[in-house]
Amino acid sequence: MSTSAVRESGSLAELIEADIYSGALAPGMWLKQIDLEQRYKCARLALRHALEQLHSRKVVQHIPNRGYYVPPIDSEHVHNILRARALVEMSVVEELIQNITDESLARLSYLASVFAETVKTGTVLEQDSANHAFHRELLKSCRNSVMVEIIWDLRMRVPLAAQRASNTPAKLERSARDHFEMIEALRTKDADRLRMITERHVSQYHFGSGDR
Amino acid sequence: MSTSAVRESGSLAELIEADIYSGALAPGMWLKQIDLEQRYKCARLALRHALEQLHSRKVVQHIPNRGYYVPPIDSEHVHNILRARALVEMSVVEELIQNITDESLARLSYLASVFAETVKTGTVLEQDSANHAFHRELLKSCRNSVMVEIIWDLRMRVPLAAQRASNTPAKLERSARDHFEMIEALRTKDADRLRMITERHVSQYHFGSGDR
DNA sequence: TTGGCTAATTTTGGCGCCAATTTTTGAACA
DNA sequence: TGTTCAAAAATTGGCGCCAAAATTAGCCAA
Repeated sequence: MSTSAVRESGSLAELIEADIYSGALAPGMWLKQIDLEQRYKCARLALRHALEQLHSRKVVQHIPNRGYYVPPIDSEHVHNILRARALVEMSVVEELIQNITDESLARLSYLASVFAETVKTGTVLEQDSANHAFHRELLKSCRNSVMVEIIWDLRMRVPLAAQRASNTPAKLERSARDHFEMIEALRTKDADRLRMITERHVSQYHFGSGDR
Repeated sequence: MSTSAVRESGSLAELIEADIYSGALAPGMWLKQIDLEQRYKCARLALRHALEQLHSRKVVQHIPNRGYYVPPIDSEHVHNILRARALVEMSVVEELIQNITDESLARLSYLASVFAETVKTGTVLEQDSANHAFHRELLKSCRNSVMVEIIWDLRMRVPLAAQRASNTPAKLERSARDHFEMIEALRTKDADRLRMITERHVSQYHFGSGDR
């Protein structure tokens, strides 16, 4: 179950970030350099560079002379991130509706059904991957690359485990249906409806009270 | 006119970032390590760490074996950043109106008049500093720290020189008046009006065609 | 057995050295 | 005089070594 050795595609920092997102490196875990060195089969220096990068982007936290660690889940912070995502994604709705093409709508329909299928049969990681594919296609219609960056950054800042903490099969199916509704709203160029679905779609992950 | 020596407050990376923002390190300029070492009176290694951090946050760009450099102004990118800022700042308008207190409104009035005064008599840096003070106070009423981070990040991603490229005294005075109008909209809890002013306030910096 | 103190081990992180690469300089040739 | 190629200088960036700090282990005393 080890993460792959160093593929040349994807820097070390990205590999670590992906493992934090997926939960392979769990929240709160200390990232001992000697362990990561073996896990990723990399040199000590490259590792330290990667950790510094991730630290500057707040993907990992750092205490001098103690080391780096995966940020513990702070449910208030997660709530803020999800709320920010909802607001930002709603902000680009108008542009999506303006720029969407028929070809893109066709691809979205396909990707939505792939996701719906994965919800039934796939693993959590496969579900997430299919979900990303749908939203990546969707965001292709947003010409403002800065907004797209912000949205993906916000997406990656909530580890999968935290997103799925309160996920029931029913919620997942609702997610799948949301995708089809989004496509319908895009087709009819109904901005208000798309905004509403978007808000609901993101906010469904909110959970109630905070442990920690 | 040299930047101060190493103050302990503010990491090296922040010092460099501030100099890039202010234009002391101009767009397109190569950041030779030997020069920065002297400028900031720092060790080589600390400098390299700072540059790596800034690179990972895209504050500087990097070509292996060639070095780091300040990103050239890309007016399309600047346009995207400003548009993103407008959208994101408009997204928090509702929350600002909900949370603003009378004390904060009083402080805003003071800071707005300070800015208005600075527009007449101060340097560009003083104007920018007064402007920041106003917006910092304004954003204190936004409880979502993630949104606040995004807004400040977007602010700092456009160097002052690029912002002020097309700035006339008339535009600056308009900015000063905008601040008072924003206070008025906050007082009357007029979200639509505040959104409108915000969009205008940010978009005024857009310039026409792109050199380079 | 338990609490606290000291020694040993582990881990992080900085510094100097050197190799790889690029840029500049200089000279030979058309 | 302009161009091309080669040698020299300068610059970046990686690696190993070692010191500072922290954690763990061990020991003594209550």
